[in-house]
Amino acid sequence: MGAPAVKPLFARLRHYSHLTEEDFAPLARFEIELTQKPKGAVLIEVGAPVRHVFVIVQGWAMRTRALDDGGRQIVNIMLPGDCFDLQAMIDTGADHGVEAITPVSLYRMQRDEFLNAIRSSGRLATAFWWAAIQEESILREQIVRLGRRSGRQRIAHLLLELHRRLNLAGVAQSASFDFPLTRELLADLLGLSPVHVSRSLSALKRMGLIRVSDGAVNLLDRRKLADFAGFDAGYLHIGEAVSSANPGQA
Amino acid sequence: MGAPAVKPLFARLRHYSHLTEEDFAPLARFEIELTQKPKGAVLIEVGAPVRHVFVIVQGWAMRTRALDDGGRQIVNIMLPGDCFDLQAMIDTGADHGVEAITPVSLYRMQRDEFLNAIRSSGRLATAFWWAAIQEESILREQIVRLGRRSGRQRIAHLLLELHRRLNLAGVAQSASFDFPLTRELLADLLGLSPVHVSRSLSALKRMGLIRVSDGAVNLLDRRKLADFAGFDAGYLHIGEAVSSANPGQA
DNA sequence: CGCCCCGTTGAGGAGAGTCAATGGCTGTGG
DNA sequence: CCACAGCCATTGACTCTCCTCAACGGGGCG
Repeated sequence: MGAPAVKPLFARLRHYSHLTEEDFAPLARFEIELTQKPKGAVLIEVGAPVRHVFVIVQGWAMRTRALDDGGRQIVNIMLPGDCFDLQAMIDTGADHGVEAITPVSLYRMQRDEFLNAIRSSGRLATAFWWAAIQEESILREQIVRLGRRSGRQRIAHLLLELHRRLNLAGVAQSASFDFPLTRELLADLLGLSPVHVSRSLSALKRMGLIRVSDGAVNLLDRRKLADFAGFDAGYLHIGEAVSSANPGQA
Repeated sequence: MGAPAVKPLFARLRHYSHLTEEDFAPLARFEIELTQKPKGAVLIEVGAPVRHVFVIVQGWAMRTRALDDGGRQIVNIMLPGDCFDLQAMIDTGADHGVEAITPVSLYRMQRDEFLNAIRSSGRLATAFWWAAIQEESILREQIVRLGRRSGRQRIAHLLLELHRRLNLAGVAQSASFDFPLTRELLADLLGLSPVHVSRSLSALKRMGLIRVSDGAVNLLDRRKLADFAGFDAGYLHIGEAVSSANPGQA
């Protein structure tokens, strides 16, 4: 396709609607800007109107909401292939911020150009619609995670989700993957304290379910882990084909 | 307008895009079915494909997810004027169920007819897009509520949100409103136990912030309540005009 | 070398869960 | 008309998860 670095997005969307590379052509025609942002950069400012659509090509980002009391909640994690904000394309200010967790490279398109691309191709529109559905579904699952699971379960469940999503984007092939989240980020994401995250992680290690070393996580027994966390990948709306170690044609 | 009972939806949408009654005409032309469902009825079955779009006219409903261990998480509450599932209009099975909390009356349209209506009117499309954005925003706020607030704060915050949303739909005019949620439902919604909900509610009463009596809630001091809960209505994406006691032209 | 960031570990305390008993309300049947 | 069952809310007592404060240790970097 026109822009080879769109790969993660392509990998993701094709899981749903079996797009060919040509289906991406309408996107390639536009002035798509590839940007690099350092770790910690603010990608979307709270309250600012959203005039662009972004697609993450590489790196991790997060949607955050700051609280009065100094606390913070990370609403969700955005990985390569994720788009934002498909929903916020209306002239209402963003009610949350988006920040880079690692150095990030992303595509930026004008909102109107993106809409034109969508309108020009039903298949493309369907694929992005699916992406939006999946995103919302991930939000719902985050709600379940926070509302009805213990600290250790939350962590296990999150790890399984991230692993699957990285798979989908073609980033993580095996059971182990790069993991840039600090204890503090995990805490703000999972509604826990950093200390408790540390303890819960240790517990999972002691249970023989995971291994953590130097910025990488290894899911030793995904079956047991899913059992323990109550993880069912159904909410990601992906076909059964992708369920195990080898995603796509990897 | 053609169908007077669409009022709550109309009241909501007009807050965003200032629709006139004529803008609703495309909807009136279709075969819109008005259904009544009793309390407890299942409106959307888990795993079933979603072929219709629903709009709640009267009553409360909830999106739920059942857990392996017998637990349950209520993902969100749906009030008069709310639509579902705008997102699930793709042939993927629903990953959650929708149930009536009170007796509910709702409109049901064929998915395709709805899409036609949307396509025929940019203003209508924009309005529904706004509804979808608001819904997702409410989900995000639920995440913050569960992740970073105490039991009492969660309850206070929820009450304020529901009050605002009922206002938007033109259902609750004053500071007091009908409240059909049992302690158990509140618990499953807020990630608490029914017992703790009961205690937390008592605490809020003792603090002089609310009054609860016989299926109705009265927000005695919304200012203090919002302060206590960290409630900021920004995420509902409504104009400042609706902020205080008198919503719309009430 | 020393600082800072991050992670770990320990101790004590607060918030929330569980189990259980009680009481009011409603609907039903004798 | 009253008795009883069932549902819901409340309250008490006890337990446990998770939080806070704090000390310590390792690795990267000026």
